[in-house]
Amino acid sequence: MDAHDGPPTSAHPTHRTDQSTAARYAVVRLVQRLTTASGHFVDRAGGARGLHRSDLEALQVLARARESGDPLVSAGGLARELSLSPSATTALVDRLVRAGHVRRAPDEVDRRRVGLEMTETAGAEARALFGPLAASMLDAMDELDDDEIAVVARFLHLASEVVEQQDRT
Amino acid sequence: MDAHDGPPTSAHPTHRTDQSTAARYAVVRLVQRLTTASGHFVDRAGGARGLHRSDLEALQVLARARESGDPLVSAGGLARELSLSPSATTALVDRLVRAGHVRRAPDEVDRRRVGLEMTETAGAEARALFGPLAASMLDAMDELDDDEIAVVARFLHLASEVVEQQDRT
DNA sequence: CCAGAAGTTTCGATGATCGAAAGATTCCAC
DNA sequence: GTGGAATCTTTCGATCATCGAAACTTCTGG
Repeated sequence: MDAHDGPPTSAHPTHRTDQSTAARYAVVRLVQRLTTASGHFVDRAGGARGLHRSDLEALQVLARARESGDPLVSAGGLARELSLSPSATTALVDRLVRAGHVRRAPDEVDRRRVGLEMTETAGAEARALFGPLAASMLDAMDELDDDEIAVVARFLHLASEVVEQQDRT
Repeated sequence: MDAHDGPPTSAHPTHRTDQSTAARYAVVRLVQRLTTASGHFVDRAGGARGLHRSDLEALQVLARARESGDPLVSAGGLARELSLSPSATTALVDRLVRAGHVRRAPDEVDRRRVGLEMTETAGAEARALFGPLAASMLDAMDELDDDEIAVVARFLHLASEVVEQQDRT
């Protein structure tokens, strides 16, 4: 399970007391608690506005694309990012278009493709949904000083990479 | 989703530098990244074994119940914990029973109720699903010393409470 | 013993997703 | 060029998790 063979990949000493191992197990459980709570929140808050998990993730992808300069995402690209079938993606885009959150924009270069971009209402909707949560979380972070925030960021980055890597196997 | 649009503005009267505020926004984004990645992992790993999100959460509830001494959870109690309708819960329990992960145990005291308990196979299944992920995460935590782990635990606890609180409003 | 409350299941319907195949467009080999 | 393979999206039919409402069973208070 844990690697007690092989050299430590860390600059820190590897001899762990039972207590420090227990603390690490507790962190794993806390990650699980945070992620299930977040999942519930997304389902509930989104569901109340007629948006499902996949719809919100799609909007997130589109928002990220817009931030990074290129506001157009193809339907297929969205499908790949969401690990969704082509048909499910068409249905998803239909829903978002119907809700007024997404526009289909014909791709001039390759007319097989269909570009997608967020509308104004989508950003407002997302902010209405997640703004209060983000604000509360920022508020809660007043409890931590800058060095501690840096530690947390480092951990979250590490943990995300681990989960994403495990997801790919 | 991207509730992290704006830079500081003048929302908080705190004496926070732009940089330290930015670090906190980054943490919010990292939390989001971790939770969506975890959601995908659960869907994918579970789906490969015929278990859906709700099924796994149900098993988690039952496992927790068993750990805390009282292995029996009523169907209605499960419905409440999962925020699922009674009918959906019946269907869920049917699925888990069919898969051999759960037993229905008649409640002697109140015969309207139906107790539920995990079977042996369920625990093994859960370990097979989440064991490798947990192991990788523990491994990654070698990068952090005990004090840093404590900070992370404090943050995760805080963040979970914030999300759970927001979910209740 | 009876009326209503509480717990669970059944029934019918909705909707997100999938796989397969069709439709539309581009790319390539010759 | 031209025809055929490759790529992108949509349509179609089906599956399945979930819901709301109603039925069924059992408990409880008068």
